[in-house]
Amino acid sequence: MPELPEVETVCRGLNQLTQGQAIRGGEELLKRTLAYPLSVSEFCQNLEGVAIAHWQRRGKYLLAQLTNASSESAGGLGVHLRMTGQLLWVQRDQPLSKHTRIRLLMEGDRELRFVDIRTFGKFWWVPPKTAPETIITGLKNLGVEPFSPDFSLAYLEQKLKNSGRAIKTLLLDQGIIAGIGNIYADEALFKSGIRPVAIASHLTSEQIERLRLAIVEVLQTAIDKGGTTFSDFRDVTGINGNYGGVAWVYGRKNEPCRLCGTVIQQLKLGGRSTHFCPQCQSIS
DNA sequence: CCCTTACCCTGATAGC
DNA sequence: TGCTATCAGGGTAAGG
Repeated sequence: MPELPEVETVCRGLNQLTQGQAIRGGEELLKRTLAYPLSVSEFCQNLEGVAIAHWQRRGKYLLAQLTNASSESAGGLGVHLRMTGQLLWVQRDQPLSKHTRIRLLMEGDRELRFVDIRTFGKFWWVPPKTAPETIITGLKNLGVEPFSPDFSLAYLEQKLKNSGRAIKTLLLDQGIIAGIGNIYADEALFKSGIRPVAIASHLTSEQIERLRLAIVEVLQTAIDKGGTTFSDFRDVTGINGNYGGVAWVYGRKNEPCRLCGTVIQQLKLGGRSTHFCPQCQSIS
């Protein structure tokens, strides 16, 4: 499941491969993939004479800046990969996989394909001079970026101090920190020695700081390695990441803890599978 | 307001 | 072997 590090990996790949590339046309193979506009013909019409200028990531969203022939802003694109989405930079003649949802035909013999097995992913076109969050409404509710100075101890303390929620649930709340998903929430809690069920307001300042640093470290390590292998994740050239070897707890139910050998436990929290070491994660 | 739960979906795997 | 049930989970909407 693509989380911040995987989306960042895709974003960097797109910036290497698609910058300045003109879009020649589009096609939607599964109707509900296009969240805006709902009309495919309108979507394609708006992409005429337009090129991709730059990609950026916000939380788990990918945003492309589009420009026209005069290098003026020509709106944008938004993509959310959700569970199984992939953006792939392929040759036009590469056979279509069964789960191809949207095709962007590019100049030359290339194509940007949005492939998504479970069909939860979404694609948006943002009109010129329009704030992306008016079209991609999820952007309005995003909290701070983990790598920005805004993700400070003071910020996190303030968010936790009045909350009776389990800390894991809070880490998954995109309105507090943008980009953390189920895998890295579990990993960051392991690294900071905190139980997923610990009540947010019970944590001390020192514990919160450890958690904050663990979040940044876990995400940065994954980005450095190009994403995770716990999922169907592929970068834009179809390559699998290699974070998998260093998963401490995620997906390791009933396996021995890599640090102390204690059996890793799994439980359900906020509808999400949650893994932890009862020995190493003693803070509750 | 704050928080929890159901839902969307397909493929892999477990269980009988 | 072949069938069915269960699980995976991000974001959104609805419910308590």
